[in-house]
Amino acid sequence: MSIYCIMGVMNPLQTLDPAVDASCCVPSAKPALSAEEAQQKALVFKALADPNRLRLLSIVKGEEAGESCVCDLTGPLDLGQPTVSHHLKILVEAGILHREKRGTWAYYSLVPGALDDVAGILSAL
Amino acid sequence: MSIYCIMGVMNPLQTLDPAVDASCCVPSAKPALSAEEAQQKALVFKALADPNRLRLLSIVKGEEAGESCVCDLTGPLDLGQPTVSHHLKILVEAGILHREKRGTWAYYSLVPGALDDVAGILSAL
DNA sequence: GCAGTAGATTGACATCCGTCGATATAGCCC
DNA sequence: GGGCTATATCGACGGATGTCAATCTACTGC
Repeated sequence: MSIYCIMGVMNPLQTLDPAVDASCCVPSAKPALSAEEAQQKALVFKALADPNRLRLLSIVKGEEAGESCVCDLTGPLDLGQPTVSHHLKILVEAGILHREKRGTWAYYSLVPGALDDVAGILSAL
Repeated sequence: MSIYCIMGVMNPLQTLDPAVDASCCVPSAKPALSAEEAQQKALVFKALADPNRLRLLSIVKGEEAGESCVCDLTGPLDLGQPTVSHHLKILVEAGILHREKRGTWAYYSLVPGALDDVAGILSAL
């Protein structure tokens, strides 16, 4: 935790407090996953576990400029603007998307390496 | 689909019916993700979006024999046997775990390459 | 067959989550 | 300032999801 809570947002993609890993010195075969680690990692997958959020990611990723504003995202999905905003918030809180407000518009872009980090979680299970 | 439905189980990790991809011949920049594709891919992440299921995977993966029986899984988690059975079923239906019954016991093992396939979904978003 | 055991299934319940309409906030332009 | 637009937040509602106790199924061994 520590500094990652300053923004009032807990970012699941940040590495866990090393203290929980203090059961080190084990050959590496057994630690399994503590309840806390599991809950933390599950947050990222929860963010990915919705069809509409996957589509949002797909659209943002496919955008040549690397970013999309909300107005470009409400169209393709059959969802209202508040719902899209809600999904985007979840993706931002999961550390997958980055939000930048310029003037009246909000632009969303993929956090570099975020999806790779998720893949890393899988291989490190 | 085809043979994968013989068991009465739809395996989300199998590639989608190519028909949905028939909007080919697009340079490759735009297809985004159709609603059907998104729903299909979300199933796998739904299966991973629970702390206890992540712990189950972690335990099975860490087992030297490559498989665990249910009795080895109910202990570490603070869950009743029916609940563990329920979670295991979800992981099997997602194509991540394989179930083999030998005698009275049921052994669960990772489907080879399943987690890599999930990583592939991410990079192909 | 009978008792015992491992595991799956069912049904109920509480909680979580996706969605919407309504409203609030914030920036632009006249 | 006042109207306008883009986006976020709130409150409510219905459906999905995790959990458990109780029950069922299938195998083992006597």
